[in-house]
Amino acid sequence: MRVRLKDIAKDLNLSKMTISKVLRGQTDISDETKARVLKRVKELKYIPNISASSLRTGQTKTMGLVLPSIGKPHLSAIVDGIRHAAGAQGYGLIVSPSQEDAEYEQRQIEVFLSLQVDALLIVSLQETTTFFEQMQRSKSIPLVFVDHRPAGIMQNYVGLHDVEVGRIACEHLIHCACKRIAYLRGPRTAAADMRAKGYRQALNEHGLAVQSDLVVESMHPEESEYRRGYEATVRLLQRRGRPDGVMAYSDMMAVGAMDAAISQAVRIPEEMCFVGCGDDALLCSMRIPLTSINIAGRELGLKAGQLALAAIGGGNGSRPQRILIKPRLVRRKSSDGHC
Amino acid sequence: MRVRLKDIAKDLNLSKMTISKVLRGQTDISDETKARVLKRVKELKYIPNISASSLRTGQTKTMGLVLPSIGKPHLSAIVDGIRHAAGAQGYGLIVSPSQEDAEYEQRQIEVFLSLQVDALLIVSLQETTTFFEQMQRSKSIPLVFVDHRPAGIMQNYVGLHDVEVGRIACEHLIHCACKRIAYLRGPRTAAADMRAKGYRQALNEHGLAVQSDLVVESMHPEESEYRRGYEATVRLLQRRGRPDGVMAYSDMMAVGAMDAAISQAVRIPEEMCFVGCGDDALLCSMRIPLTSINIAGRELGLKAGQLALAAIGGGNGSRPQRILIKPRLVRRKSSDGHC
DNA sequence: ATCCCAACAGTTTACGGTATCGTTCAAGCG
DNA sequence: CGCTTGAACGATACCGTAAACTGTTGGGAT
Repeated sequence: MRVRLKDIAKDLNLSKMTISKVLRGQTDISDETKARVLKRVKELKYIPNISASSLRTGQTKTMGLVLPSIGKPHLSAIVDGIRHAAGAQGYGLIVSPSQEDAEYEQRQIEVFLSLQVDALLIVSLQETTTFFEQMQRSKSIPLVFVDHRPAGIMQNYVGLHDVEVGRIACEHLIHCACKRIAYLRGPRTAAADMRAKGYRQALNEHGLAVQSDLVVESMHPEESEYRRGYEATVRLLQRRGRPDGVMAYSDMMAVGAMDAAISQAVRIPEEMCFVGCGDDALLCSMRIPLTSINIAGRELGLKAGQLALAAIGGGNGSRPQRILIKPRLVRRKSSDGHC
Repeated sequence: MRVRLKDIAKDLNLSKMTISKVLRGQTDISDETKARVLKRVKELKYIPNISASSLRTGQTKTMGLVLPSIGKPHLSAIVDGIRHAAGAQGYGLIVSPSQEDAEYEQRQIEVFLSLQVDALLIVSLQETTTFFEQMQRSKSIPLVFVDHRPAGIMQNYVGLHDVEVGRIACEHLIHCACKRIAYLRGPRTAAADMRAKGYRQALNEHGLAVQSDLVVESMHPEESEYRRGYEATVRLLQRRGRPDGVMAYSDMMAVGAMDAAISQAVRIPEEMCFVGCGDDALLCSMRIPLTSINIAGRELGLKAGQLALAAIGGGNGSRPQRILIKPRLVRRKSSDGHC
């Protein structure tokens, strides 16, 4: 059987209340008793029972994070940030993958609610929002959306400044002397739209025309990102006016695009420049290191965690916010030909 | 405030005991009352408080999984398998990344213990085992090691049959008519040793000599796997007797190795065949699809989950086991030249 | 000497759910 | 008609912890 407060108390001839007080740092215990207790607690490897504590206090000092998959590298940094924010305040973090399944996502959220987590962070791919809206209204616990924002959710969101992503990528290509810049837009999401907006803004600001035929969408959404980038680029290269710069929605698409160009004997970066997004550590060490938009995932997670903690803390300066993280360009060989 | 049993009871003029019984499927409640309760429970969106339940029953119907990182794609399938096993028995699963940090790993385990999970599954990169041994001895809750096995831990382990991995990869290259087969061994782990063993076995069985200079270790362990595969292969190609087959510890190393060969104008698979390990979905769609050893991650997770559940269940046919999953070869272009 | 108040420790009660046993009441039986 | 029986539901105690309160010292101020 596990060690309980009572056991330690009996062992030291104290009441369990005294042990509890020591462990929670109450001040009305003599230093000597404190030391004795702490020593025995360590010896017996006492681990507090959060269930019991939570029952009494209504708090578990634990936050829950639901994310679509544990296989995505860029989520790792975000989780790290959240964990760091949580740890700094003595909070634990537990995670649950939803396997990109809406129904399962709901079940996981319920598991977390059953476990009485103090706040819920959600990276959701869902576009339907009724479930979340209900939760927000019921005000059971703070809800923070991370990285992805279901349509309709405007508050308690920490994500990427997608307009800036589009603008920075495009601006960089313009500085690389690219005149015809293509945008391989990814999924049909609000984020991709925002980036398209930044892309157009950058073109406009530099007096370049926006040519809608250079914004290409994938034909086969079920294909891998690599394939989709590859095929889209093959199509671009078959047309008359070849692009001389390509920005892709993701790194994987950019790599596919580069391989397509290489297969057509296009020289990179002399004839064509490429910019990805995500700054995936795996990909930057490939043959032609890819210029990419770095998403400060750790910072993103940190802010999200802090937002959640502030919301737990209550009203004191914690009204619903919307935080957008500014991206950062990382120059590599795929675009530094004519910079 | 959250809905409690008491609220539902008051609402229906019943005692909370009755509600509890209905929800746990006790039989001494009339069908009519049952229906009334269930209806109201759904309407009020009652979510049980596991904390309270666990306090009384000693169970949370929840398992905890600690893994080094959430960024590794191959862990995704494993988690999915565990979750499936858990779900089938009405168990929840919560996950926690340790960020490959031993100290943090311990803290996460303690968080799980505080939350009173019924079993703990661990994917640990740690080689030191004292902490785990202590836990196993103290017999607080079942402990199952998944995918990686800390040295010294022999029981309750579900992992990959690494000897088979080495053998199958090597045998395949032999069938591809390769005569000089190199093994790019990865980290200095027991797993890499086991694969080397399988590699030697396969060579012996087919009457090929084991040449120790064809088993190469990385010079720069801090580099990315891609780079390490690349550089190791460059070195191999500089020697007199070039290998005509290469098996790598991981897919990423294999891709690096292939790129090195390509950069030296070696034709793949005509002049040189490559086999990776992991069967990463991202990589199989690259220019030269990579033959790889598929690890049935989902099955692995499933077995691990079942093992944990059996251990929770108690003595009935659940003594400590050691389960090794057989790998499977997936042939692709990187090796099908002379098959 | 008396009172008061730190400083310290113990008691009581409550959290939300569940195991166990008890109660009620109508039906069935000899 | 008294008794048993059993279905349907309720009362109580308890799980491990914590808040709020109650005691018990002993020492300094009055």
